[in-house]
This record gives sequence, structure tokens and C-alpha cells, in this order.
Amino acid sequence: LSEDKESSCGSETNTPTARTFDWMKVKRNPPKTAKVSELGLGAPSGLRTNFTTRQLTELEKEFHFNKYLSRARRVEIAATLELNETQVKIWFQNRRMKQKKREREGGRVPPAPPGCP
Amino acid sequence: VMILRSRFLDARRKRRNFSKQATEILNEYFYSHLSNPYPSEEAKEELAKKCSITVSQVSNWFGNKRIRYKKNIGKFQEEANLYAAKTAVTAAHAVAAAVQNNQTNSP
DNA sequence: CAAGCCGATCAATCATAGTG
DNA sequence: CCACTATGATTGATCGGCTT
Repeated sequence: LSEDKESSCGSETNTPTARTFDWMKVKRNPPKTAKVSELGLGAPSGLRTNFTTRQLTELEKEFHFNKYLSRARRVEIAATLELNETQVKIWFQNRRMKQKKREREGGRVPPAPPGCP
Repeated sequence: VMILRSRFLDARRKRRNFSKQATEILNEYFYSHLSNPYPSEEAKEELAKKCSITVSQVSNWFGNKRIRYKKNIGKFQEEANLYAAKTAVTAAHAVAAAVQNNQTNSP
């Protein structure tokens, strides 16, 4: 027993400690937002889209109405907000997770024990 | 696009650094599992309790730590060695205890 | 087989806390 | 007091797995 095993490293400068493991090499593919199909579309691929306040407000409004979107509704929203259907879909996906996280982390600690002006 | 970065209303972002001890616990786990620093949900809950923070905060901490670590491994070399040594000592103690305990026990 | 969802994670960024 | 760095949180988007 006792042996240490470096899970798959090919060329790590064998330092006693701190080797290079696979998780350190993970690289995500760049976002494929905005396809190249449309000629000269202002949306440069590989960039995190910055939603405008208007878009976020509308999405939020819709979310309170429906937690899940129908295909038709999604197309409508996407067109109105000038976003891809995928972006709208992903937004709702993330929004649902966010809400769940809040609910879970919800019943928490309102008590302000130590000093709290 | 101008200065719409307002992020109006982010009062909740009144960040507070974790206690020195909490950071100590998180780093110990991180460096003792450097080959796979992905704590399970159960491990996160345990760490959260020990650190007196939420599970989400534990997740955030590991997420930030992993990204920042691999972004500049060299910058964390010292820290890595420090904790590696620390856990090594703990492991040694455990092994020593195990050996003593196994003297009369063989599989 | 393709599409949507979930859960976890990534990666870039924001805003603040800490240090010099 | 200010510049610069360390760090917690947020979030659009990706990855793998499972379901529909």
C-alpha cells in the first residue's frame, strides 16, 4: 500500500509536490453564441453575452409567469429580445437552478447575533 | 453598452472574507485532494459545517480555487507545499497508529 | 436519434476587502 | 489616501448523464 498515483499525467515536471493533474488541463470550448451563418453579425463568437437590463427584466417577468417555456413562447421571447432560442432556453435553465438554490439556502440565518448596526 | 454595468442593486455583494480557520480547513482539503479537488455533496456539507459557511460558499470557494490555481500554478507552489507537508504529518500519525493497531491483526 | 433538463462546473467579471 | 492584489459572488455558457 501507500503508493501514490498520479492519475494520468504525461509530461509533468516531476516535482515532489504539485503535479499537473487532468483537472488542471480542462479547457471549455468557447461559447458558440451567434453563429457565423449571418454575414457580419455584430455578435462575435466566443464571447459571453452581456444581457441588457431590458432583456433581463423581460426574462424575469416571463419567468414569474412560467418556470418553463413552451417552444412557441421561447421563439416569441427570443425574437422580442433579440436573443437566440438557445440563449433564452439556457437563461431559464440557469434561472431555475438559481431559484432552487435560493429556496434551499433560503431557510437560513436571519438572526444577527453579534454586533449589527 | 456604455456604462450599463450598473448591476444596480447588488447590495448583497457585501462580501466578507472567511475566517482564517475556515480558509485553513478548505485549503487542507484542497491540497490533500489536489489530484481531484472535487468534494462530493456530502463532503461539501461537512466542510460547510466545519467552516461555518454554506454549502454554496464551499462550492464557490472550490470553484474559484480550482480556476485560480490552474491559472497560475506557480503562484500557489508555496501554499501547496505548505499544506502538503501538513497533511503528510497527519497521514504519518494515522499510519503510525494503524501500524500499532495492526500488530496483531493481519488480513 | 435529437432535444430539453438537471447538476456541476467553467471562466470571465464585478465589487469589495486587504495589503503596502 | 491611493494603487494594486486577493477573494467571494454572480452568471452566460459548457459538459456529461439521464429522460422524454
